[in-house]
Amino acid sequence: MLHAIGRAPQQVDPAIGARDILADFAPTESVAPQDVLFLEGDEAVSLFDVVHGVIRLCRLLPDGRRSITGFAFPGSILGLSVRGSYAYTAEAITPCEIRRCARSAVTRLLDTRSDFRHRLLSIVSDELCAAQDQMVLLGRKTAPERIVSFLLWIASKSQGDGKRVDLPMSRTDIADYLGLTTETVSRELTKLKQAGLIAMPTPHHIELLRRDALDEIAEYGEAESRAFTGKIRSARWPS
Amino acid sequence: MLHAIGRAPQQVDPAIGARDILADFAPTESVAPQDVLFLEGDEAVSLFDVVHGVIRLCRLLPDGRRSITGFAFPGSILGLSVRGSYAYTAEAITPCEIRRCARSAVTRLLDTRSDFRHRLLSIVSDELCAAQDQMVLLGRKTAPERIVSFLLWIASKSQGDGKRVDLPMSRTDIADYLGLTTETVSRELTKLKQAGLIAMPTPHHIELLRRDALDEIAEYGEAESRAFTGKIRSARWPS
DNA sequence: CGACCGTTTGAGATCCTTCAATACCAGTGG
DNA sequence: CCACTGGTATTGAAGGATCTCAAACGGTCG
Repeated sequence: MLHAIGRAPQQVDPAIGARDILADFAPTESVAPQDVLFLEGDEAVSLFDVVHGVIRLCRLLPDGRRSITGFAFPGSILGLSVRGSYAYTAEAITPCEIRRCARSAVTRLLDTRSDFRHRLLSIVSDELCAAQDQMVLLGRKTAPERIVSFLLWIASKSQGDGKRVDLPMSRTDIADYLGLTTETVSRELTKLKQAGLIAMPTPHHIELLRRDALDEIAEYGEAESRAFTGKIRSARWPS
Repeated sequence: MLHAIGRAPQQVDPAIGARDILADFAPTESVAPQDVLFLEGDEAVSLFDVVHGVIRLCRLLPDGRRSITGFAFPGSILGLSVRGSYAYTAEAITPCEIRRCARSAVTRLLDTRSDFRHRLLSIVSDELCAAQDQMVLLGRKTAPERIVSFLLWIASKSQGDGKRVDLPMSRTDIADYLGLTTETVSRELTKLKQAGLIAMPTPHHIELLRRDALDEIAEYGEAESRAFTGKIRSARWPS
């Protein structure tokens, strides 16, 4: 399943060091693209920490429809499950470096290292927040808004000037992440290109040409109005 | 077992004693329907524990589109945020009993009580799993599937024989939770009624008449095929 | 070159939304 | 008792955003 790659270790982003919470407790392992770290439903024996690369987290419906519930970038934790089994499948998209830690060791770390405890809780709390962002995107955003939100999100994950973005994942992955089809993803990207908001030297390299316009489309600055969210409704509780 | 949509009924009132993790540390408070516990963006000063009732968690887009990212039932934890501010607004739907615990006290509990630590982590881990269920629903399920999944999920949260369900929330709430419009919610419910799968004595009381057929529609037993999720793709990492 | 795979483009169909009207229920006042 | 009101839910008709099906394009590799 995982084959160690004999080549020289990828350099780890220095900026990520602070979040590599297993750095002191487990060695890194190399994972090749398309390799499966674990399958949904497998017994959750280990916790994983992404040091380098991008990993996709998928779920399947019985009839084959796929949903990508997240892309894991360096700093992400994978495989947390208090119940016995993994909630999703994790597959590498790019060559990755990960750390693996047995569940029992994690429990021990939680009990003995308060710094570890707080970092784990912090990461999980951030992931919950990201999950809610994604629910808003899937539930209420239009196709162009989803695409632009996605591009800006990837850009924010990349080092660099924030103008050049590379998309390691396929159009199918993007579609399954955004709740769209590959055709729609492709069409919306070409529309953005034709509108002059992005450039696309290759399908996997995007340049953000007009950040202002893109921010606008993505409804950046989400929920700035923090007013009462509901219409005023009858105070009675429906019997 | 896999975490499918209607999964793991965490039982209500009497049984949730085990999950009422602040029971020993904070008194209960009453909250009236439509009351706001906290607003998205507010400084996250407290953690809340739902003892009784149902609470909705909402997010807003700048133009007013609303997304309900979850309904909190007894046993849920609200307001966890390691960053400074709440990620969503929490509003009571029914009369509720909650416990409130200051952030500093939570930190202290985390450091001193390993039972508290494990229960909190367990709850958060379940919430992450539920969030992924919801992403699959929003990203890949059709309107009828969403409605039925929702009904079965609510049923699993209710005590009783699992046949009678009551929906404390409005059609608008359901729509904002399922990424649909109220009209579509209403239409799909009447279709189910006309097909004889449910009865609807009042808009807020549903009876599940043919559980087998409903399970089928909701694609219960999600992802039983745990095979490799992706098509086989080129092993090369796109340059 | 020719096959393969991923991406893009096109045309038509469909599911869901939008807009609008009607129904329903509880409370209130004539 | 009944009309009236406000809020929610339901129903209808029409439109549109996205999907489906299908073909063309463009790289890579044998």
